[in-house]
Amino acid sequence: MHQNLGFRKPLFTVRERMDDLSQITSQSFANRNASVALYRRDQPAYGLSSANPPMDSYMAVMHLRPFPGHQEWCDGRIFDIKGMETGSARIFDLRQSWMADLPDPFHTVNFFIPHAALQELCYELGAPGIEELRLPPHAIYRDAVMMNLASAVLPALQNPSGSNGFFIDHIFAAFSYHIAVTYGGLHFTGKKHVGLAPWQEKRAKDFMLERLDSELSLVEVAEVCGLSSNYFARAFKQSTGLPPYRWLLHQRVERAKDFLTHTSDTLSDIALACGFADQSHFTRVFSRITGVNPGSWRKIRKN
DNA sequence: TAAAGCATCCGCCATT
DNA sequence: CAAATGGCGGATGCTT
Repeated sequence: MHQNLGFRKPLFTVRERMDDLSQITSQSFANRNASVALYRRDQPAYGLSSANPPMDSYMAVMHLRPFPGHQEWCDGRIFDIKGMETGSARIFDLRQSWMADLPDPFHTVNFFIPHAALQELCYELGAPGIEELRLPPHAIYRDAVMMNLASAVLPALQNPSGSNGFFIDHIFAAFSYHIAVTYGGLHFTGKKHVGLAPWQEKRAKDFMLERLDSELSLVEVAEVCGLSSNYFARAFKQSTGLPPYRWLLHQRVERAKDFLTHTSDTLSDIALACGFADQSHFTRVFSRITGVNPGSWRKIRKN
């Protein structure tokens, strides 16, 4: 059922470890869009953390217990960081190299959000991309949304069952959206305009293209967009100029053209490969849409 | 949103 | 044989 709603496949890894040497416990979830990890150490005097490898990703750290002031190094330069209360958060750009001196116990939830995931989010919303998050140097945030999302994943992190994929996936989406809006200036007005929202149009088209060669009903596509079939049909036409099924037929014909030019398959084979019932059906639709029947079209194209 | 009515398409056949 | 076209009942899409 989930895939019919168009959500990303939950490909989660669950990791648990207890590092005896450092006495840090950690649990984490990850999918291809983000990851989240719980770090906890109850003893003081951890010492110096190792520097992160540079990566095109942000790390948001939510503190679940007070964390006194300490020193940290960003690209080799040293800074004094003020003490933080429970619920404080910081965001690190991991393209820079970070190290910290950790003299006190800590308990944090860390979200890792790749820059690419934020870009993809903008794209899906039909909004302009985000260059980068605007992060004042060494800022400490009191961000209720981030903190509450961290709280929301806590039970899953503390009791990893592997069946939390759907839930975590959406926490990631909410978290990414939140930081994109709050710190990245994502401007998604959700303004009313006729037709489908950009993400709905994209989702509907992707869904249909994925299943070009199989059965598919209007109702299914409408469901993907969360709309009733009749409302969806009208909105889709307003957005694309063609009603859904006609649009699909055009895509099938386009795929067929590809087969006609790049293969020497028979029309019967091409018909089946492109989702048509049989050669007769294929020829009829192709002729109607292009004005030329498939055989002639192939000759003309190949000269 | 729901449902009814009209238009279009499918699926299969036959013919050329 | 492959390909093109047409017919037609039932199914589905689309509009109102």
